[in-house]
Amino acid sequence: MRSDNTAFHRRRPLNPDELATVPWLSCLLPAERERAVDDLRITDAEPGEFLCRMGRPVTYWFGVVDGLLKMSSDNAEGKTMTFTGVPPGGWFGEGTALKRETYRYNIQPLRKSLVAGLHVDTFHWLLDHSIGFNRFVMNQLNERLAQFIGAREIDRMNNPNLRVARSLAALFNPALYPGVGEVLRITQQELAYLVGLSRQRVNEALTALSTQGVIRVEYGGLRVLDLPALRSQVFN
DNA sequence: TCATTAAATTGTT
DNA sequence: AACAATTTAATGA
Repeated sequence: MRSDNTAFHRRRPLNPDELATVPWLSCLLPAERERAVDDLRITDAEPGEFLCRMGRPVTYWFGVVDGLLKMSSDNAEGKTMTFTGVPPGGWFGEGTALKRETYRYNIQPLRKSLVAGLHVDTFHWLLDHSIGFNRFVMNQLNERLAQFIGAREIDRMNNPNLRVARSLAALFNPALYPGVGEVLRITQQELAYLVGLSRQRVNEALTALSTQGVIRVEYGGLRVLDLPALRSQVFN
């Protein structure tokens, strides 16, 4: 079967280091794991390429090994709306894969990224055979639901500092993005794209947050010092 | 390995 | 949007 993913044509198997970044592999029994590892593929993805396109049939369940992706959709007027970023350790598209429908959003790299994919047929095989995998997917869906409810709140806020803080907190979610850890590799420009603000305004918000001791601004990345405080920012 | 240069990122206006 | 300052990455001796 031919893939509709432009970027995923150059795929290859994963090396041990890359396999170690796949969070759900540890939920599987040896036989299940063997089948999954056998099917997993990985590729480089460049900015501008599409990993998923709205309306295209689902071929893979994707996960970020390294880099940063954005999830967006185009509305009726042709305006692009960015939903969220996907940092390392994040796997997405399980809802669409479950129903074997077409993608309802676009996925593109914000910068050069390493993306792994599990074929949708293997995804369903794991759902049919692995309790551990089912538990992972269920937890994933639950966390994402909470995140999207949070995203609605963020959209209604007009305070830029709050928007930046809450969007950042979402990216530091350890359940959805276990590959992130203490330091999130993201430039202020990239964060500006995700949040929908200017880089200057994001810089101002980040400076305010670092003054409060909630984060530390580093070159090419951000270090979280107090995740609960980042989540529950109320003023400024 | 070190020094130099180019490129990327940040902070500020 | 533009600029200078800073940090990293790339290059070659």
